[in-house]
Amino acid sequence: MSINLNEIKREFTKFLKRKNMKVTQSRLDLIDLIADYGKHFEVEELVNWIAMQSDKTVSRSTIYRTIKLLQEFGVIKEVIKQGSRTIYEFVAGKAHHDHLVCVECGKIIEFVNEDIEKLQDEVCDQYDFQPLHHRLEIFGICADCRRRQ
Amino acid sequence: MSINLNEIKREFTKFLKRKNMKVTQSRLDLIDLIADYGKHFEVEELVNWIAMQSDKTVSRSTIYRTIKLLQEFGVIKEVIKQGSRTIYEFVAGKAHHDHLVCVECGKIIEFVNEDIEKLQDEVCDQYDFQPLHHRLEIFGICADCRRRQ
DNA sequence: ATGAGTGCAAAGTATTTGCACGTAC
DNA sequence: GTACGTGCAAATACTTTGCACTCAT
Repeated sequence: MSINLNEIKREFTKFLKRKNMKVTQSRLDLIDLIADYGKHFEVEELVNWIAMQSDKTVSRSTIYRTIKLLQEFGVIKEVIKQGSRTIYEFVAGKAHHDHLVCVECGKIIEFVNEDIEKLQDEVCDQYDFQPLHHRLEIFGICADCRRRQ
Repeated sequence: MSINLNEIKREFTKFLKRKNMKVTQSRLDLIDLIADYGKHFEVEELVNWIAMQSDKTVSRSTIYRTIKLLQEFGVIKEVIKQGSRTIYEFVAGKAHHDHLVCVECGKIIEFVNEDIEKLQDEVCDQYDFQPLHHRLEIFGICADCRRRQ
């Protein structure tokens, strides 16, 4: 998957200008860092990984602040909420999908199912409800973990 | 809906005995209290409501501890996770359902859709994934709030 | 130049836990 | 009687915020 990071940063720049916000190094760097990290992440995990990378630095506070902006901009989503954990995903250039979460090993499997999406829209119509976003998490045990048992 | 609370408490008693746990007043009272409360709840909300009720008392710690047991027993579910909020529901005697959550007013609309459930099972089969439970939250704006705007 | 952004440490939330006392068995 | 449960206050985990300094415009 070769999403164009420069393109995303260019659009994010426009987004920030539209909001009269500044285009800072940290904000642009974080896009690179999250894209480099390349998988679902929790904030703590990302903070540690960035510390090890050591070339670029973004503080925990800025990460929290910027993640909110990136969610509003639409390239990051809170995809799993489990107990006190929040797992984010960089979704730029990806089709909408939902997740299977293994409660044994934590593995996250993405799946796309247009029929489920369509049915959700029907439900919303039925209740005259305007959907903004949704999250479907299916918790269970993956094939590997079942085999292991 | 006239679910039989005594029946539930009787079953919960068996459940506790099976686990070699004690059948305490707090544990049984909490079932009554949550059923009396009669709607989706957050822990803080329940704590305050119980304090006002004043006839029965269950501490916050015990509520947290007992909610876990009741989830395992199957009569309570964590139905909405939004930011740092966790909203629980007493689901005893109710068919499985999912939720529409209004991001303006916080209203929660329950819906049942067997087709979505079926499709989820198909997805799980496809990935050889054994589902244990799931949560589908659709966030958006309800009819009332749209009219108000 | 100026105000918004950043990093830090402190403050907030939500939840969990250690411990002394109480209660189910 | 004994071990588990409870309530309290302290601890923890995650996230937000006040403030002094820095940087984008």
